[in-house]
Amino acid sequence: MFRVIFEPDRGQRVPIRLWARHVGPDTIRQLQRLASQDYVVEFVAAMADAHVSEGVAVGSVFATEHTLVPAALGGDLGCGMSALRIDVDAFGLDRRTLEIVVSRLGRAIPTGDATHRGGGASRANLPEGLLETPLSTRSLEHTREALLGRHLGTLGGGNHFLELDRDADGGVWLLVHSGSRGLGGAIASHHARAAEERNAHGLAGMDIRESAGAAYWQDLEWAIRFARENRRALATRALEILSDVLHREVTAADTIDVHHNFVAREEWFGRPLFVHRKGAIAAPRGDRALIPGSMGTASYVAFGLANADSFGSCSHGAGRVMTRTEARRTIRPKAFAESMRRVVYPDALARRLVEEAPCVYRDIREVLDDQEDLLVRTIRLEPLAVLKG
DNA sequence: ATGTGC
Repeated sequence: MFRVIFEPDRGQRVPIRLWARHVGPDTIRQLQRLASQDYVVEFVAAMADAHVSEGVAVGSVFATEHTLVPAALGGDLGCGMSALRIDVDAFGLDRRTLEIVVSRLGRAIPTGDATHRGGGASRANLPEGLLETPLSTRSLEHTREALLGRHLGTLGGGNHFLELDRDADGGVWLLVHSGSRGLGGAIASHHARAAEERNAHGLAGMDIRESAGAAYWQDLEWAIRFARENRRALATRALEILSDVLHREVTAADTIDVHHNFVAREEWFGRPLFVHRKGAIAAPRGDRALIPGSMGTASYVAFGLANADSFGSCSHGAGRVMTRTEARRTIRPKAFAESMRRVVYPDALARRLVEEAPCVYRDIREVLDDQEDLLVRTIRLEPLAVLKG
């Protein structure tokens, strides 16, 4: 359930609904700033994993009638998660096999800044139409021409990852967290600049009925599509490697894919709205949602409840509780290894991986408890092996 | 998040 903050004397126009039990003062300030913009309607919702970010807090959901807000989405347009139920039995995956899989994935899939050294997909097998759909400027089309082949099929850095998980029945799942890479970033920054030029204040909006707003919508839709194709390319590559290691063709029986950095046209309270979600997912009724924990703790498949209280949204993950700097300073290598003892990961990267240690995230069960009115958990996924970006 | 950016 949520609690409400509404202080109109501080300029707030709509109430803030908070699903998180712990929220820092700087996160509240960001939510209040958002709730003071003239384009927001109904309310601003902060999901159970809300935390401070650049401009707008991660975990923010808000809606407008005809305004798009580039600065409210961040750079990684269309970032999200895929989960593929694959036809592999967890009992057949011993630790040694998982180590081979992780090492092969690490060599085959460009992670972090490896994109700069030449990347993922070859030009020949780009998905249909991805290069042909127009973008709003020649400059962006040039950037796409140069980067598309390089960026498709690359993982990226930070909290992006590939993971193998098992469910309670011994079924194995492939999880992918990635987005629209540098190309999405180029689109995002182009429109953030355009919005600022037209409107001096911080969280500048663009009207969809004007050309600049319509251009952003067109490019945003493309970036979101590209991000999904990128996750698909990563998953395809991972399945090829699994097939190779297991000496048989591994296929996906079932795929879930959710964005958590996007704008969607949806109808709420009897009117069409542009729902902005930054680090939040849509949880439509009966449809499956996907909520990762951390690389050492469980992730969950859930059913959305389409609760109008949050514009039918829920949290996109567990939410950080510790900064990367803090993690590097305070987490001892031994404690890190202990918290990851059940999961296979590239040992050589342990020093860098502490930034993503299980203890830098909130307990996913608590985060799910905080939003029981938004979703129903159905499948618990235990991590077996992880490759971080 | 980011071929990070003045």
